[in-house]
Amino acid sequence: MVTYEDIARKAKVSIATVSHVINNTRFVEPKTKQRVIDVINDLKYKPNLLARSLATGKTSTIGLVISDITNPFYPEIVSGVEDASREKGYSVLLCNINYETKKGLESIGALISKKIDGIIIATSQVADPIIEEIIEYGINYVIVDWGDRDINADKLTFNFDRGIKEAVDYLISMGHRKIFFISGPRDRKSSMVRIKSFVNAISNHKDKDIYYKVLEGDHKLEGGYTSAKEILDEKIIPSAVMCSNDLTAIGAMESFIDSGLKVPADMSVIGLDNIKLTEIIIPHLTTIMLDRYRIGNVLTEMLVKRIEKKDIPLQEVVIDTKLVKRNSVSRIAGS
Amino acid sequence: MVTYEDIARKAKVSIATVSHVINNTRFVEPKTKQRVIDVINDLKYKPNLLARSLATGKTSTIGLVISDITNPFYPEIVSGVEDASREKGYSVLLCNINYETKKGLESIGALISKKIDGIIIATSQVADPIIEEIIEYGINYVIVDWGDRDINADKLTFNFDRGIKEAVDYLISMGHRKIFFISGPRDRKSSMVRIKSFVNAISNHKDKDIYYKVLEGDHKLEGGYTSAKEILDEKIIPSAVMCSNDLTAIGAMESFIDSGLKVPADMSVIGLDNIKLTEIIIPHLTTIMLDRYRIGNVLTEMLVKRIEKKDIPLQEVVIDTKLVKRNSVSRIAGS
DNA sequence: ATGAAAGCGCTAACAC
DNA sequence: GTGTTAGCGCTTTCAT
Repeated sequence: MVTYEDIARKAKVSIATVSHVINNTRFVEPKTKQRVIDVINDLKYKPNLLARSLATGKTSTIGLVISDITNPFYPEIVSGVEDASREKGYSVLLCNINYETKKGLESIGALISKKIDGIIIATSQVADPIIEEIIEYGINYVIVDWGDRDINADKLTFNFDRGIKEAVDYLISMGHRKIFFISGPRDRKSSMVRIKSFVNAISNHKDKDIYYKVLEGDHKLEGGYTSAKEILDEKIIPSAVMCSNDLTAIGAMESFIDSGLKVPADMSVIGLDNIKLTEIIIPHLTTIMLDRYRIGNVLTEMLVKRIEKKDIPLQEVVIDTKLVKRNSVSRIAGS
Repeated sequence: MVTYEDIARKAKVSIATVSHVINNTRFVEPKTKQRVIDVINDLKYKPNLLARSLATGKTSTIGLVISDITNPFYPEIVSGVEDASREKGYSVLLCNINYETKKGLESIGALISKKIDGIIIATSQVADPIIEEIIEYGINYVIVDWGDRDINADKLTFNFDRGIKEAVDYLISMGHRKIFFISGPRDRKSSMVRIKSFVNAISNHKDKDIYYKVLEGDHKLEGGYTSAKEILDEKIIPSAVMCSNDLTAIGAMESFIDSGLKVPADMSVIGLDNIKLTEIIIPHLTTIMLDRYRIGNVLTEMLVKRIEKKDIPLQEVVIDTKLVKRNSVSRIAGS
């Protein structure tokens, strides 16, 4: 391994000078500078960032904590974080905590010990102990607030109202009057937020005699599937079903199809998230877009700002949602 | 930040002793040891891995180079690598190089500078300069060999023969006699390997008068879609189509459906990879499984072995493939 | 315009 | 059984 010492010796300058030409941190006689640069190239020198970090207290590395990279929701976030990080000169240490607090705590511990400059918490559920740990060590962090916490930190939140309203308005404009909603687990505030947006959006149409109902799913395929079955057992069967996320919507769609219904002819379905899958399955799912690549980007930018200028005020970015029309909604005959 | 010095002072021992109780690296009087441990807990000491790494030359971090986390092929590999790494005490630095050699070279450079202990190269195409860079710096690495390189390194390879043979045999047993294959880009050896397996498998059935043909796709949805269209324009239309990967198969399925065929009633389709999507789309795709979580696991284990016992002989693990029967293949009437 | 040297937090050889 | 100290490769203050 070649070090400053090697360079210094060969270029006949001091170690300090080597450091300064590498970092451009004080004036160096052009001739000397060139000599040093030549030697550096000659020796194919690669800086030892460990040593640099130890000396400066900066690692140019951020930790990204997610629940499960295997969940189609996350890859694009990761991609957004990765790209933005690279651009800003940071690397990213990935932590899949898989919904396990213990694993999460360990991972966070490892991140802290590795002296990362900051952490992005993009999991859907982070146990409080994890946050406390981070705060206790005074690590810079940004967090995705799914509507379920009231934390005093740089955060990214969502405006579900807009997308959900667009979806409801769209269904109603297509003649739908019986609209059900399959939510996520009711014990999560993040689910409640979306339910509220749905109910609100419906209540804008009091004049139209809308019939609606909210069922509880689990934000997975299975929950969508079984909730859809339940829907078909209701006395009043809706003509459209909105879902709290795409996986639920896809599960519901499968269920309807298995029950012999045609989507969208007999039953319209709308999802939320706009995961890639929605463009692949047939029919292509109409859904509410959450721009996850952008989420990754924004999170990274917020974090980097926090890292590089400690004392800026608390940041909050709200990400808008909007309806993406595809093929899973049909017009009610005669409307 | 609390350091050995703080602990040493408070526990009234030397920093060497602190180090030794932390690392269990020489005998320490139980009483003294306990005192040190107490102080450590008291102060909520967290080791500074930067300093440790600088001193030991080991970072317990590995780099994972992939093409694109957004490609449904990769998340499970990442997950496998992550889990195995955590278990072995390593963290993983993720590098999405997005098929760009330049980006890849930069990322590798960053990894080297960060003094990672080893690199897993799991991209489908790595430009040679990247490999050369790694070799030049003497970094430990393992690589996925898609059949397109003849490299002298720890590597993971695949036995496509087995899965593809199972698929062909299965189709033939279901009465299919006209079977087409949509390959990946023909200029990639990795595509040719699979074509060869297909042709081989077919040639085991010389007695049965099989008609087959190989078309070129691009390993993406689009290629599958257009190739399928071309197939329907052929003079002799097959009853089954095998594809070089799942995305191609799904594209082909969509294409057939758009053309008014029923899958599998009118056309059977088999994919390869077994990405999650295959269980979600309707019909569920019969496919050849590549166990990607396991791939991630195995890669990590190989790398860690290499890191921890430098001078073991070259390792090669071959991953088997096998047919997973789902709903996209039907029996030919009267067979 | 450049050099010498202390120090970042830790490990490990050497000494007692 | 424990302490002292010289590094690991870099940054940065203080001199000159």
